[in-house]
Amino acid sequence: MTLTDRRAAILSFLIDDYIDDAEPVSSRSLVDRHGLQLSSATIRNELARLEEDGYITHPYTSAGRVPAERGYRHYVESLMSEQPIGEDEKRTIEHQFHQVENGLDDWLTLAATVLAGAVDNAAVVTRPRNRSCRLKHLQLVHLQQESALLVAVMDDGRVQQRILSFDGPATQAQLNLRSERLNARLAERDAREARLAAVEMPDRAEAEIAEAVALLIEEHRGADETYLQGLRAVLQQPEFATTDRMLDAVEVLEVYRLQRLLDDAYDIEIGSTRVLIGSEHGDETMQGWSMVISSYGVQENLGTVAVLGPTRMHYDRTIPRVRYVAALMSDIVGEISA
Amino acid sequence: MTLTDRRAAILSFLIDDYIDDAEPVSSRSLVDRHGLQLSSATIRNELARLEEDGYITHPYTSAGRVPAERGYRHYVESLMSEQPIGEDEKRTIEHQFHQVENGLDDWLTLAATVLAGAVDNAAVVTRPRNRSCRLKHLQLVHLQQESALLVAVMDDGRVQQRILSFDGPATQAQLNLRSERLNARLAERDAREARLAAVEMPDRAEAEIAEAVALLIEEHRGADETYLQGLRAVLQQPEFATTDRMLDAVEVLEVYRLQRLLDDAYDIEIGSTRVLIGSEHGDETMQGWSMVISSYGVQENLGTVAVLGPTRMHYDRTIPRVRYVAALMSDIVGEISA
DNA sequence: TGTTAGCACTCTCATGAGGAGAGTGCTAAC
DNA sequence: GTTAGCACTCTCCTCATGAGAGTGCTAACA
Repeated sequence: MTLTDRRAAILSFLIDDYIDDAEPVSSRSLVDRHGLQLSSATIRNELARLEEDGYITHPYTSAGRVPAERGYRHYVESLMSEQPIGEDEKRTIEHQFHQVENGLDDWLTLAATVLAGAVDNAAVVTRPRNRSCRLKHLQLVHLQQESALLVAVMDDGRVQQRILSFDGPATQAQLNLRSERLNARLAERDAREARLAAVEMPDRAEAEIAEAVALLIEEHRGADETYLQGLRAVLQQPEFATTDRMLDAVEVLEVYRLQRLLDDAYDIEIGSTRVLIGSEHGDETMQGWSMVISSYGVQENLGTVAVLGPTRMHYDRTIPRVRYVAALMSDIVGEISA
Repeated sequence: MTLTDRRAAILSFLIDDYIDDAEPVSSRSLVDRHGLQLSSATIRNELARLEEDGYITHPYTSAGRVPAERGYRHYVESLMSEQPIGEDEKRTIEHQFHQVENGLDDWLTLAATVLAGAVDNAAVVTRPRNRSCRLKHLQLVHLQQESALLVAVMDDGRVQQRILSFDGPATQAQLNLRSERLNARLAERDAREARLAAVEMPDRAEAEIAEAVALLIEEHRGADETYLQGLRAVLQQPEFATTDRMLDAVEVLEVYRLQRLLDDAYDIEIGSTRVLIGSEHGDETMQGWSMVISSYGVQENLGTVAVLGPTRMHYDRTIPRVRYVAALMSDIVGEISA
């Protein structure tokens, strides 16, 4: 069942208006605001058809029309035209990125902040993660008499650490020697290989450390550290105008902060975005929420950029901005990782 | 102007009741709920005196009484008795702490989560920080042809990192040599000393790295990484029952997440707590908020544990719990740092 | 002098009625 | 296929009303 051109145009106008104002759209206002050469009665007939086909609904018998999920889906795929990012906006964002030099942590926070500000919704960025993570380098650092800090740098530039304790005392010089020996055997290994190497080590203390390294690599692979920004921005959206809805929103976002976004994003091609609308998440609690998601990174080293907000979202502005921030993050990761 | 015993008792009852129910307390309910051998009229006289002296107010001419800041202050200092933590509760908390072995990051998050859950308000924990921070160890790790990762372990066990780029290529072996030379000159130095050492270095490339290290040490000293939990818990408090107030609350907490709590806490003795009530913060935006704050750590290596919530807060439960979590964190830091 | 009963007064809050306004669906005419 | 006209529906704002809760005050009492 394809839409006639006229119906498609009406649907498009309706969604545009609704996204702007968050208020049910009437047949009359469509005619007035878009200078249609038709009467409101004709529009009403068309709206009735659109409703029959599931593109729109109305909240009660005689209010204006509101887009349904199917309407948004069609809008995103066929109707809207992306709103490109202005040169000014690009410059501002890039300027902010150049301000920060403190490392990946700050870049991730910044990316989320910038994105949230640009689209007036919440933004989540996850730290890039290597699906087959490898140790780059390890170093033991003296702490107390009988304990040391094991610092492991991974091939995605991230550092993991853990405290170790020994039976006897150890100086930093001894630890350096030990670090060198371990590096020779463990560098460039992934978790499984590190564990195998551990088994073959003659020195029992070193085998234990190797074991710990393997564990760190594994943990690193599993952890999806996420950076959430723009809480206030979403909460100010009119859909959360009651305290109940606001609390629900806070809950959704707190859960999302912990959840593995990559599950939704792992097969997205770099440079493209995916839009999940309402029940398309397959998750009851996400009813009424949409997500625009993209991945970034190089080779196997991938992270996620996403915007979360009500289904009534400026998809035309959000999609290119998510893509743009993802591209910026790809550049950064490119510089960091080998 | 000291309170008579009877007035003090009435004030104490009133605050207890108000903290429990969040509703203005009437003279009648005081008599009924605490079996007073006085008529409500007598209580009314006493309440009028307490109001004159600034301990309580009422929201409108004839509603019940509500504690004023001065009332809470007196309550915290002289009236309340701390509610000790039950053995069960202690066991649960310690159990949760034993579950986590992934390092300081997770402990900090856990501490904030546990505390927020125990007191039904927001909790903030800051990462321990050394006021006179020193480099423990540095390591250069090969990334790409002409860039490397500088990893600096500080004497509080925290790791800072930065990407460096060189004019020419460098192998990991070369970087190791360079790391050793730099360690010899920079380990155990603070920011100022590192900067001095940098000036004296003959090799220009190494001097630049030393300069970067000095900067990292400085940044590390300045950055107060905070872990905030319990947003939903605070927002459910009746004082935030309208969307405006909820948004304000979100703003307050987002600011606090970034702010330097240590400024309020740096002179708190380990093992004791400080309570800031409403305008005692000296900050306009914190009106209506209280904070129970404590510091933890060993020697110079200090962090902060705090609970944030409305001035109507279970101080008697909150204070010992803040102290307890701070003590747990002190133990952990004691194990980590030298 | 402290305590108490009684009562007028004040302020909030829940309830419901009424009316304006917005928008639809349907019918009949073009 | 399009349109004017109109009855009908539903929301939302406002206002009045009344119940209820609690105080402050006064006068009487121990």
